[in-house]
Amino acid sequence: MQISSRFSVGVHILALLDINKDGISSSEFLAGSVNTNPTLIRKIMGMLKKNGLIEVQPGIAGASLAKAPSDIRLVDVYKAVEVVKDQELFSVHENPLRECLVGRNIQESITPVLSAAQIALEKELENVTIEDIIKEIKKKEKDQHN
Amino acid sequence: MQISSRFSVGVHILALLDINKDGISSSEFLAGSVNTNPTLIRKIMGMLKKNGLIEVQPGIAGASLAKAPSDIRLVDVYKAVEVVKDQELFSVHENPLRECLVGRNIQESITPVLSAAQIALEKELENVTIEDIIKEIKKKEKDQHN
DNA sequence: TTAAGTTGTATCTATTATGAATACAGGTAT
DNA sequence: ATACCTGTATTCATAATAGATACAACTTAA
Repeated sequence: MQISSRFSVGVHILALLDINKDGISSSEFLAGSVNTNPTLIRKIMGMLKKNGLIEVQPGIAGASLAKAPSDIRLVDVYKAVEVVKDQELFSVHENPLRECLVGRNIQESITPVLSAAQIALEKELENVTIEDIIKEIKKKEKDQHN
Repeated sequence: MQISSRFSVGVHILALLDINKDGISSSEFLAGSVNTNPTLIRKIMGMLKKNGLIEVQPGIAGASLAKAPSDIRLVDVYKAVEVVKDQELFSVHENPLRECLVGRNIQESITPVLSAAQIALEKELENVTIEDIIKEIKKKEKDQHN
C-alpha cells in the first residue's frame, strides 16, 4: 500500500511554478518536468486551484501560485490532492461479531489510536513549506557543483 | 488510498487470543469474531508468527501470544503484517526530467520529509500496546453497562 | 472572424493491491 | 482410520492508480 504520487507531484508543480514564475508554466511544460502526461497535471492543478493554492484560468496558458511559497505548507498540498481522507488513513474491518467482547468493542478502542497516528503524520507535514522545498532544491543543486 | 485492514485485524486477533486464553482460538473461531474467512486469519497469523508475536503449530487447533500483552506494541503488529514497507508509505513519481532544476532535485529534496512523516506515524504506534487495547475494550464494555 | 493553443473533463485501459473463496497437502489427535 | 486443523496456492471481484485519447469551452493572435 502506498499513498498516491499525486502528493509528490503536487509539490513538484508548486515548486516549479515558483522557480519558473518569470516564464509560462503550461500543463505540458509541467508534465515534461514531472515526466507524466498533461492530463494528470491538469487534474492535480484543478485540485490545487480548488483549494486556493494556485491560480489558473481556462484557455489561458500557465498557472501561478496563489500565495507566497512560505505560506503553503505541505499538509495543504496533501489535503488538496485528497490522497487520504480525514480519519481514514487506516481501514478497519467491518462488522466484527457483536456477540464477542472483542468484536463489539474493537473498533471504538482502536480508532483513537489510528487517528492519533494519522494526525502525527499530518503534523509533520505542517512543519514544511514549499519555500523550504525550493531552498532544499537549490541547495542540492549547489552542492552538486562543488 | 487506505492502509490495509490487516493491521486492525491483527490487533483484533492478538487481543482476542489474550482474552480467550483459557479457551481454544482456532482460525475459524477468530474468523467468526473478526467476521471474515479463516484463510485470511491464517495468513495474518502466519505473519504474526514469523515476527515472534504468537505461537501456532500445524495441525494443532488454537494459537497463543508469544509475549505478554504489555510487550507487544502496535507498531510491532503494523510491521508484522507488512501493510507498509520502510521508507515507502508515500510513493514518489519516477524519472522526473533531469534537464530541469526541479526535476533533477525534487526526489532527494522531498524524500526526507516524507520519511519523517512516516516515522512520526510509527512512533505514535510505539506508544500503545496490546494490553492498552485490551484495557480499553474492557473499559468500553463496562461503560456501556452503566 | 478564423485558426491555433490551452484548460477542464470524461472515458478507456492496464496494472496493482485487497479481501473473499475454494481446494488441498501435511500435521495432530482421538 | 477418521476427523480436524494449519499452511499455502490459486482463483475471482473490486477498487485505486496512472497512462492515454478525445473533445467541449475559452482565450488570444493573425
